[in-house]
Amino acid sequence: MISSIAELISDRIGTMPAGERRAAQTLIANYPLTGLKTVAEFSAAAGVSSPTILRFVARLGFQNYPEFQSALQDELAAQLQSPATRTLNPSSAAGAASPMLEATLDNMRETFRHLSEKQLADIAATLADRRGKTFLIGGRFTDPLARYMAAHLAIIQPDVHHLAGQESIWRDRLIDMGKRDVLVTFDIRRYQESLIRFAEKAHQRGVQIVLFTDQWLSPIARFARHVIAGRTAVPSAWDSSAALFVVAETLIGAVTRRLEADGARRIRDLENLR
Amino acid sequence: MISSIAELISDRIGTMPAGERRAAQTLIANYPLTGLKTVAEFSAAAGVSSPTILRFVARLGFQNYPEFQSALQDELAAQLQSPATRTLNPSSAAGAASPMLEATLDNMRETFRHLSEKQLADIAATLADRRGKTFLIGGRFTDPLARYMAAHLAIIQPDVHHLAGQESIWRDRLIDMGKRDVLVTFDIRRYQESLIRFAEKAHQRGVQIVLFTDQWLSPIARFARHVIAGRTAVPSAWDSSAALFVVAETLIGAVTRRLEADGARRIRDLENLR
DNA sequence: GGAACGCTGTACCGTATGTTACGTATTTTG
DNA sequence: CAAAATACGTAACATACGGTACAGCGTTCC
Repeated sequence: MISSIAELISDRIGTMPAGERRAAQTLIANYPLTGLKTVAEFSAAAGVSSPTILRFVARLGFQNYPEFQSALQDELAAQLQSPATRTLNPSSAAGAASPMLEATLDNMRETFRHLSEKQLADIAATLADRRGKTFLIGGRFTDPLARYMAAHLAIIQPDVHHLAGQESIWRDRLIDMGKRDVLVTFDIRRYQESLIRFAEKAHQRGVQIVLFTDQWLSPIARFARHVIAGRTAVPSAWDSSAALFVVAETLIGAVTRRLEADGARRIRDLENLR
Repeated sequence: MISSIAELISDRIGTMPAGERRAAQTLIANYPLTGLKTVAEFSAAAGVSSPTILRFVARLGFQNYPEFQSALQDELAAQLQSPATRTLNPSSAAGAASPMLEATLDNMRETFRHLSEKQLADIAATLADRRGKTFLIGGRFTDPLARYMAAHLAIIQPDVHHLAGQESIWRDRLIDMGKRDVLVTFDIRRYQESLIRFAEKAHQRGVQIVLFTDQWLSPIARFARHVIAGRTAVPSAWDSSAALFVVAETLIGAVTRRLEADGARRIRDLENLR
């Protein structure tokens, strides 16, 4: 049963030629607004010619473009009048995608429920106000999170380093670490021995440790100054790092805000370098 | 402070003559849909003549009817894209631990709303059933997402490669790419020239491209077989890749399920290697 | 390697749309 | 009550919008 035009499109998008598929994708991307504009504007947005747009709506079963627009407007009217029906569209609600999404959303709410404003502010302060250097490191699956955070922090602050590669390489960086430095560690099950060893050594040198881990807490929590425990359970063969990812983004935002005065100048300088 | 056209109307409706007031009332009655139709339809709905409609929009301060319609569309776009601002009820405002979190959750719901189960299944099939190789690449901030996905896929499939480092290094890998291969690309604003060039070259070699981008669509969408448009707007100095991250995790799960038969054996083999 | 097919864009056309001028009706004011 | 001003609709107009024919191009299949 196909009830909305969006469903109709995703149902037939597989059978469409390249040009019309581009049209379909741009329409879906910000649905349904592009479809309410003129053919010329639609075609420009999609990067195709006008006739391709018309062929596209014809393939969807509409006699002409105005009829297609009317259908979109009717759909929009129904949505606007009863916001209740505006929830998930039925196709994705029934599918395997939705349990995954729901679980992920739950994970995030739970994660933030156990994370106070003050905690976040403290961690942001630790990352923003430090006089030394910031190091970031992650495990097998969480290393990308460390990279993501490093990519942002390195722009607004000097001395931000992501530790990559083999264990022996990090170990040598220990020599640069001291009391004024911060080590951000990502470690979820199954916790990696090498990371634990490294965190312990850093701790012994007085490095402040910020730990991103799962709800069962990596052993690194023993040495950590701040611990962020994210929910990771989802109906999948793998654990989800999405909640930790969102916490990371939130922290990036908080640190940025904190450094706005200095950071703004820094960012201007960076722009000038390009 | 007047922010929406509806406010503007109710502000000036007192000073309007009878006919224009009827126009205003019918527009407010089912706002903003009547305003998106043609002048003739609008006038018929209001029971007045076309010029009255035009005088009405002129009184609101618009130069012409299209300008008025554009304003309505922009307003609608803003509403549809951030459901949070639409339901500005105090209850959710109180429960909102962090605006950042709320925006992120909205982004995810919105992203999945535009993503049908079939689309996801198609992309999972593309990634799982390919006879060739899989390459993943990302931009400045999204490269970690490519890494994250690669880290998982490489476990359940052979020939999964993350493209890292300098542009010249990827370029040389093009020689290994052909029709049976898949290139997963992450590219959000500001879109990277180097990535676009690379995707185009890969496309010319017949490589199937799966694109993760934002709602404004990277130019790479022109060459992509599949496009995933995630919402990225959050109250922060940075865009959020969290929605794309969740889609990536969902796809990883779907591909894994699809390869369960083969993959299970493969994972057993891997376990034995340790 | 050649031929048939299908897809896409350019150029053009008819028309519906927004717009304006003008005459009539209606209200307002002295 | 008269006269003027304002409001409204009819009708004509110009623009730009949707629609179509056609040719070039790439792709696929013998």
